[in-house]
Amino acid sequence: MPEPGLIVQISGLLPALSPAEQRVARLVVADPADAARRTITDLATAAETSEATVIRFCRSVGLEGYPQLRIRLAAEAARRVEPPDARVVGGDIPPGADFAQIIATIAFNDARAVEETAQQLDPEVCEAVVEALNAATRIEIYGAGASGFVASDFQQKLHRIGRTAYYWPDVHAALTSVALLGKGDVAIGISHTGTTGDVLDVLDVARSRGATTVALTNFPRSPIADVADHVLTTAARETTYRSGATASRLAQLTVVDCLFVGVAARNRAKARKALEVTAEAVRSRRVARRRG
Amino acid sequence: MPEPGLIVQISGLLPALSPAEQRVARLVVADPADAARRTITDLATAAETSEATVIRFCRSVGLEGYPQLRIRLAAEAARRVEPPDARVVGGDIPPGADFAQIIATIAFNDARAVEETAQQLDPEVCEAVVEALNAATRIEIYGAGASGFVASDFQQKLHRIGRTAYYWPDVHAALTSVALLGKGDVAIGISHTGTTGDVLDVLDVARSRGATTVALTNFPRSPIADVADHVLTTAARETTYRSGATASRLAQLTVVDCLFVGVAARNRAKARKALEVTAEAVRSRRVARRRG
DNA sequence: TCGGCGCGTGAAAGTAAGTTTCATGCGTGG
DNA sequence: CCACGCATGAAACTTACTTTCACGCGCCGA
Repeated sequence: MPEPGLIVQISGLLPALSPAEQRVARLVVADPADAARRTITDLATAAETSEATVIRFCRSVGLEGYPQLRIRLAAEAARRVEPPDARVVGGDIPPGADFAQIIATIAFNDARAVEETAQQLDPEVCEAVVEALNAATRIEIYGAGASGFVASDFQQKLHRIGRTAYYWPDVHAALTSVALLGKGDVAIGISHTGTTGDVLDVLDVARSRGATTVALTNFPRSPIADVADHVLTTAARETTYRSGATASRLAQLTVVDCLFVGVAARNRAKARKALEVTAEAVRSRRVARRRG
Repeated sequence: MPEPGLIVQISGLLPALSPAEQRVARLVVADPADAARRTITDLATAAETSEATVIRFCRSVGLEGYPQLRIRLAAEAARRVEPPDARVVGGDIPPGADFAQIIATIAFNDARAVEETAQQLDPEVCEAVVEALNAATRIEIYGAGASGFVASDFQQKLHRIGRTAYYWPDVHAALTSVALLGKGDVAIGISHTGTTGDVLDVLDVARSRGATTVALTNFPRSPIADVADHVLTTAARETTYRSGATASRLAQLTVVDCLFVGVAARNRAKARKALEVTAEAVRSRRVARRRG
């Protein structure tokens, strides 16, 4: 591990160096990134000295040779770069923002939603849910609006590894299907706010049939908690409608991903096989190379 | 300004590289810091290829030569703060992993996909796309399989702020609809691999009608680039099917989010109003309090 | 004042690293 | 089955880096 502070070290022993080496050292300290870009001849010329002296300088600071100096300088210079800059955490995009700012702000918030969701996700609850999913003969997933995408995604994932899972975009269909669940089956309801009536209804029915009910929401104390045996929570802070709730979507998908991997891990070989088979199935739809 | 994400860029270009170059690329991506320390001969040997190929690889990723690669890699490696504990970056979940580990690994990779995507996203391309979206009288979005969710999400977002946008899950429907596009309209194709035949066909038709075509893919040098006026790239490293491609989904959604915010920002007041109206529309579907 | 001594220095020789060129062989499409 | 083109490594070549060596300058003692 390169002990940090090569630049610091150099400026420390600057006075101990010979005049010609000092000229080199000063250039290096003044702009490490620039020095890293130069060739030895180039740097020697800039310091009004010979290549030999540059090498001597490298040895003086304890390095093998010039290439080593270059990469150390590049590394050091990179480390120095201040972390991006003040992003309005969870805040709105300022009106005059340029696109780079927009991207940075969104990415920051999105990534944070994912990370914070993972942090607060309860492994034990996850495990219990995975257990239930594994034991279930049938799985129903329901979500309305934006959460419907996530429900659908989850359904597809489970299906791909050979689990019987359903997602009905239509509440009526969902209610009908859920009414056929029994003990040992699982119903999952997804609702960011935890107050989506339709989702509650679906879980309600599922529960009354003896199925295990699972809620995925951002608000653990919301009504959905009352109809769920297990509550999984996301941690998206979105307050405004600014970003069309993408952060919460990402958080939900992350949770779904965790559950999916958990289920797949229970039967590694079979899941892997299933994934390969399904991947193979769409291969013919791919074109081989760039077209003329 | 060292444009960020060389590693990210390399993994994006991976499939476009020749086999021998891919071997080099994989070594570089696997351990950038180590690669930076090696001499070109050394690296070539490790990749079981010749120095010439290493040079070709450097050129392929847009660098002058090998020394430049070394420096960039050193810089990149330094900037990268190693994840707290040993998480197999982009790797598989170890068989005996407990749920806390699974969650940590997934969240780490998911969050990284979002961040790295943002880093390498070209603001100018985004801007151009937003411009086109704003000017369009009609927008068509198409994606197959998992990318279909993202297409659908985008369609819904645009629709919510009053833009005329379509998403047809069926290729035939999509082709038909796209055939009716004209100059000034926009077609967006989403394909993680960039090789999905159906998506290419859709963009092809759109282009032939004079519409502006946009591609969203993880691999900028894939066939989809040939039929797109603007190429937006994600930066997900997923190699295995482990997580059912969630990371790439998140990356795509992030890009979509950026575009959406960009479009909305052009007409702030109107967009805000539209969002409020649509939010209000589903309010009646929400339950007020926890139910006894 | 002069002669040696040693250190800093750059020129030049020498070596290693990086780059270009080219011939081969393999796979693809006609 | 042939022709073409592309990927590839061997070898020639160039550039960068390293070592060697001799010069010169300043210091010291005679």
